[in-house]
Amino acid sequence: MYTMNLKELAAHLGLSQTTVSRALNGYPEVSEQTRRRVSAAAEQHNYRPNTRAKGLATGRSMAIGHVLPMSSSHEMVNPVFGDFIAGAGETYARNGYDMVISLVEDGDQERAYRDLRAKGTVDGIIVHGPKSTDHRIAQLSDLGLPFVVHGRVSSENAPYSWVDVNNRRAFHRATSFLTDLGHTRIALLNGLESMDFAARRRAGYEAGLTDAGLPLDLDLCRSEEMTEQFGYDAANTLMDMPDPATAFLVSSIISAVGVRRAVQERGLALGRDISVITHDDELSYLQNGSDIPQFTATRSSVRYAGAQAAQLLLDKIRNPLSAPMNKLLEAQLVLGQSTGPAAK
Amino acid sequence: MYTMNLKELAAHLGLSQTTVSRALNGYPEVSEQTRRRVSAAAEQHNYRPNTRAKGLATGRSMAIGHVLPMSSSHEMVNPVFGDFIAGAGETYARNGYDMVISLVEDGDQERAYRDLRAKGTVDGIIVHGPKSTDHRIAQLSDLGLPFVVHGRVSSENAPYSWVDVNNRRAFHRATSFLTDLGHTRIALLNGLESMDFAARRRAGYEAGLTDAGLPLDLDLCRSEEMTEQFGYDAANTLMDMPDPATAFLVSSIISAVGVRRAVQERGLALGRDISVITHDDELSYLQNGSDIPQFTATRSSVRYAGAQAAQLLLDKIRNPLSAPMNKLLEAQLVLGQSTGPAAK
DNA sequence: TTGAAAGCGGTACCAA
DNA sequence: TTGGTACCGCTTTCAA
Repeated sequence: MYTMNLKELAAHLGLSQTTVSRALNGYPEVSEQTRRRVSAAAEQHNYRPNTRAKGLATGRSMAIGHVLPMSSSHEMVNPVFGDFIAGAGETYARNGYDMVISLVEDGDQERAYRDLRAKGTVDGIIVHGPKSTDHRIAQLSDLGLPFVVHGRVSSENAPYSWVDVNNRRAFHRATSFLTDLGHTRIALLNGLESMDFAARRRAGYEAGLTDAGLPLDLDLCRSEEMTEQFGYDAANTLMDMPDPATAFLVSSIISAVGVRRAVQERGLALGRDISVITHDDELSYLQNGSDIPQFTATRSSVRYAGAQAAQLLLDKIRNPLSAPMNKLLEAQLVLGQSTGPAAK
Repeated sequence: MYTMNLKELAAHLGLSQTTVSRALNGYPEVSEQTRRRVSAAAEQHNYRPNTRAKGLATGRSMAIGHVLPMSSSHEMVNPVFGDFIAGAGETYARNGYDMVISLVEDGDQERAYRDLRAKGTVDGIIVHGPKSTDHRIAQLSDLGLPFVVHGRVSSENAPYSWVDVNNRRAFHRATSFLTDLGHTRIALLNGLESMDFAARRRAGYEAGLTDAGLPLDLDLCRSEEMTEQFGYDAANTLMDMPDPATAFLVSSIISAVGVRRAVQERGLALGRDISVITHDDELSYLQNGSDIPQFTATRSSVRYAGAQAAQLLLDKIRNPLSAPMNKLLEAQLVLGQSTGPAAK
């Protein structure tokens, strides 16, 4: 299929490239009549300006990069990533931006960002999978590329833009919910605690225990990659303890599947013998105290977080001098069936 | 942070842009000594050629587009998409390609492909979420953009490249497995059957029933977006029938979670009273009869499918005249706990 | 209101 | 083996 470029379109119209370009880009000095002629011809011939040429001339690439550390891709790619991307993607599409995904080895992070900058591939970056201590923030700051973090970096003091769910509060609440029911042996099946989100969940869990005057028992805390197998194995171990867990706080719905399987295999009943609370971002992102009308039709509101982060970044790109902005989204827990601990 | 361009690098070296460019791109006519000088300087100053400029000059964009229909994003984005992308992404990274994701409204598909072509954003496309009848294949073929489909389009007669899992055989096998156990009331909880993969699964299911001399009971077949809620509701309905289902064949692990919940709430035991077989691409992609060494360390082998599709596309781009190539990957079922139907 | 021409940052042909 | 230069497709000053 044939595609026309500006030069050909201009020749076809008997106008200069300049005029055609101006007409198409909405410059005021073009006469209304000319503009109409040009628009019609462009429409008819299906003209689309070449992105690379336009970018070269303007210095902008009209693309946003999403950089995913591969090592944490197990945590990130599934299932949160897909929905986050979906939300961000809609926002980009509405604003004429492309979305570029880069999978990067953990060791190559620095180089990856520098390359992206030097090659001019993108106008801004969304940072995924931040760790509690993460030097990428500092690096990106002096690279001069606008960026927004999905999540936070606890070690970072300098201000930067992020969008995050309130993981600490969510797990604090969940823990209190269980202690209020009378549970004293509450297990935490967490993600890798080098990841910032997992560390915050852990902190919330500990705060909940403290509130109830319960001691922190490290034997009840597991931190691993959140697979179904992990949930299954950990649940078995924790139910075999001399003083076994009566409730599970599980960081991922996938691991919760494993936990449920282990519980069921023992002939125990969820919500009667054992309580399980699952937190998973996929099901838990909600806007601060209000509705999220633009996403009610979609399955998951992680999309909302993606859209928020994308919008924040586009704003930053348009106004680079504005102060860093943050969004802390409240989480909603999937409480499932839960009662007090079974009588011994 | 400052970034050098070719002109500056050449000036810095006292050479022409031409020579520097040649040295960096491995042209043979450059003296070994010059090449070393140039490489060292480039390395030292962290020079990276500007992608847009390079693309404009060469006519290639060194980027691959993944086009996701939004309407089927519920089916696609989670959880298959993330892993597929991960596999493809690694392949692109190794070959110096970028990956561009486009979310496209269902109605705008035609326009989206034309735009991608006209804007010159990408050198090739991966098509996601094909329907049984899907005109995108024909359209892409005469657009002249190389493409590979993840899945197949049953309505299409002309040859085209695709990578797919053998959905029909997987569901045929699963059904036979259950009929061999003595089940006669096997429910099928399928995805939307306008999607090609779902239609193939349905066909496999029907073939399995036929093999066992069982009639097709449409009351036992459900086809919806594969959410947990769908699994839960459908399972309840099907267990309430006068002649209830004794086994469930579930198209998605997410819906299977809902089914298990429904079963458990009735005090029934999975694998004793009720059999559930889950098929989910996330867990089921495997290479034809051999090993997949490059992915054994990763959680899921959908990545493998992504990598295969990406490689196929890159090959096509390098050799546009080669014939269409296909890969049919065998699926592995997650059989879970399964016995014959419970005695009434 | 329109157009000519100089870039943007590379590649590649043709000469030297 | 190296360099000069036209060109990729578009934007943007400057002049008309």
